[in-house]
Amino acid sequence: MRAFFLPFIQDALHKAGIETDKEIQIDKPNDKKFGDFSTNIAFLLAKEARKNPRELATQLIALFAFPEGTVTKTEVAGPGFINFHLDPAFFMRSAQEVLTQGEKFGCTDSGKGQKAIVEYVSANPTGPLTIGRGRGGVLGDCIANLLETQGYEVTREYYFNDAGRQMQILAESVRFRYLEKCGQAIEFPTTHYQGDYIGEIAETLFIEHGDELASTEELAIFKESAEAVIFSSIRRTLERLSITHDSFFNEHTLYQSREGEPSPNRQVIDALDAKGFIGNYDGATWFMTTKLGQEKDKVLIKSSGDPSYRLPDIAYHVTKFERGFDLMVNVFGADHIDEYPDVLEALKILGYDASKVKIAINQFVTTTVGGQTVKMSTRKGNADLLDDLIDDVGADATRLFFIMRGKDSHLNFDVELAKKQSKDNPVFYLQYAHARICSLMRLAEKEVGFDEALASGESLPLLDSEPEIDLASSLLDFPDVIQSCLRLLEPQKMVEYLHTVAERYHKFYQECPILKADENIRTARLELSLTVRQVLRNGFRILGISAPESM
RNA sequence: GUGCCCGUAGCUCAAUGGAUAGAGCAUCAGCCUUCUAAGCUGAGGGUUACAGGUUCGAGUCCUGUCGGGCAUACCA
Repeated sequence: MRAFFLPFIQDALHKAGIETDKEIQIDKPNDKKFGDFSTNIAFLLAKEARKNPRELATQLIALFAFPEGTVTKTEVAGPGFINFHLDPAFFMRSAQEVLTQGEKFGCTDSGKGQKAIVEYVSANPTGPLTIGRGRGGVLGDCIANLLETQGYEVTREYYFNDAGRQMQILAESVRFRYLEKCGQAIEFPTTHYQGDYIGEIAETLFIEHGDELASTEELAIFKESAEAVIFSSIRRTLERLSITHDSFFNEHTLYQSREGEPSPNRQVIDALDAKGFIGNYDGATWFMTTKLGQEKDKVLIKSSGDPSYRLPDIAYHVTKFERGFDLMVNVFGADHIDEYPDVLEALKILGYDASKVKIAINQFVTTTVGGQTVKMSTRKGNADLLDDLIDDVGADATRLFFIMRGKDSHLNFDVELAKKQSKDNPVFYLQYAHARICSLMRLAEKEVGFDEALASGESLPLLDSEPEIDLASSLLDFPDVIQSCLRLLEPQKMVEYLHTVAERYHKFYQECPILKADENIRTARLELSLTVRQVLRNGFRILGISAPESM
């Protein structure tokens, strides 16, 4: 609907001789007496037009040239708002679009021809996925879905490292547990991975090999089997949540030179050096961030000769630019918050357009069981597992709860609420609306021979009651909501929006008889129901939750 | 100490610098001989942590204070 107003507003500004590159805001007032839509351009442009806002607004409303049957009234209100009142029939005619466009409703081609990469999860294979990781995973998946609706060619990538120090510790952890199985008395180090899964991997090795590995100092087999088991467990968990990746990028490849070229890591060092941002002291190689006003330089290559994580991080992002992505979204948890400014600074120094990189940081998750808060912790054996949560509340609830709060807010995951089968539980509330429509359609086909495949939406303009207009009006917001989610990298807006749609449908259903109405109205109300179902489906698809036909 | 996030109804959370700060839960009062009551309607509930500032207008932006979280490694 916002797209409808823009050209008319621009046209009026043009006639008034006002040129501006300021963004034109079109709002939905929360009070109906202020119309269906409003704009504040008179405030924004008053200064350059050398008029007071009310005066400018009055001038502008005389210049709007809306077609017949769309805007019925335009008025100046308060200190200078311009309010638009729409013809109810216009909502209904517009709602036909939803049926015509079907699953394309809400899509645009604004990202067509552009390549986007969304990086998410990116957990190293040192243990099963924790609940905290799940939030970022769902967030990333939804952002990727959103980008796809705009025509971007999206790559979903998982960045991992199976070669570093943590993997070494993992291998040693498995070996210690294995030696225990072999009957040796081991004092298991507190620095190592405590989780039960270590013992299970060791058990498998013991069953397969007996104690023949006990004498070897070689860690490779412990590492490889641990990695294989853990990675497949991670992927299985993600699959349960419909989180997928197109590409798994191994950090280790950044250490390797190929075709006579230095390794990507080396190239980053050399390029930064050429720009004068590399220092060598204390036996290490430093990224001289002090030159950028930071308090300390950052180590890129440790005195041991190994790169610190920052160097491959930078090199990794360079590969994203080299691979030709126009938009790069990184999703990670708040514990990595210190990591990205250095990466962005380095990219800028190397001459890349860092504004193409967007960061979505999600805050942590706590779970509440019976009113008791349990804080999640990582790198300890007691971290709560994502798999257990999915077992407990199901995939749909897990996904929806992860994104129904703003990513910047700490998430309080109420496990008991997620299991509840009533309107208190937002998952059920949304899905019930969909199932209710499906049930209605089955009945309509049986009792009055309604064929939904033939529904064109042509009868919709017959509807004019308040619940019907409100419903149609909210359906038309869907494309705007997608844009808003993308601008903020925040799928939460979609959850709230769908809740409103479901709420208005339930109200309509309560107040307007459908199958009992006269034939014309009946058809129109069935068509409206189909329209709602389409929007719910399109929204569910972005959020990655299922659309049950009956409950 | 420093950096980032958060502080809004009893609880969980909304509100691209816009008009009287909104939902849901919980509480209270109503609606099923009628298409799914897994639903709907209504009521009460607020000094937006605190103090200043910026402007036509501040929950939102700036400064400071208080409280909570995360990070402050030659770990990732």
